Amino acid sequence: MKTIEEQELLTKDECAGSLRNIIDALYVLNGKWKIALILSLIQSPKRFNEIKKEIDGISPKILAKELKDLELNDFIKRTVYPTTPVSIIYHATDYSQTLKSVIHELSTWGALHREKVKESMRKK
Amino acid sequence: MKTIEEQELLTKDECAGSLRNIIDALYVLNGKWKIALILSLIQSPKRFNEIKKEIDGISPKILAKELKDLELNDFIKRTVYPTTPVSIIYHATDYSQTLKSVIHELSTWGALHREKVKESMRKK
DNA sequence: CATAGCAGTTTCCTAAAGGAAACCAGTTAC
DNA sequence: GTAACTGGTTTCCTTTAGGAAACTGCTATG
Repeated sequence: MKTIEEQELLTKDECAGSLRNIIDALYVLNGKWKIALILSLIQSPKRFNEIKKEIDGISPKILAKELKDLELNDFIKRTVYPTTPVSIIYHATDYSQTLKSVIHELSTWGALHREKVKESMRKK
Repeated sequence: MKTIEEQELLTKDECAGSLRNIIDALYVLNGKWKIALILSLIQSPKRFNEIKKEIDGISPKILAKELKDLELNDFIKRTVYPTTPVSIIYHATDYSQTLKSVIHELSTWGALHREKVKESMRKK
């Protein structure tokens, strides 16, 4: 590595690094439902059918798959409470909390973008 | 009982708003290459084959498709300069710049996440 | 004239994402 | 007994994403 004048070389290296980071980030956050599910469970822990009701349009198959995936990646935890009958509660882990600023920026930008799309539709 | 359902629906405005925003944002940023391409063109304007060389592994078909898509959504501009032979330069628009904080947060989180994955692999 | 580069397009293909509907075992309320 | 709820699974299907390889028309260079 050439680390002689790193302050001046920021853009190029930063860019390559950012690119890797972003690809890695999107790899675990991809798909239509992941961020929505994390957001929902950050808001409050829920059971399977509660999530299904809240996240409009998700099928049980997809929900089960996504929950497994999120649990594998340590974003959520599935806990079985030995009530009769058992209650199964999904909740966001601390690690999910590290996504808050990403979610916030994405949400802010999403709002901006929607406004822009509306605007450009008005013009046409 | 089915009468409880209706009360539930009203209490989650914040979440629903964020959710919509995020879905809208991801709708235009989805796929394996979009953010990488925007980042590359924010760094500097480039021609087709320059991008192809920089973004490792992208095929010309996909690159052409993604560039069209990004242009439609006003993230980049395709300009033809009447040199001989013509030069075709793609560059990021001002609108791409509005994505900077999203890209920054995503990149920061991606780096954190990679560290975490390494960490958990060491433990196993 | 042959070769190489530019900016893609075309064809063919696989894999993954996502959805609809039915089904299941266990429990509980009527 | 039967209907409903819980937390899913299974099957079948369509759509989309993405990739490999070949090809195109054009121009410039040796």
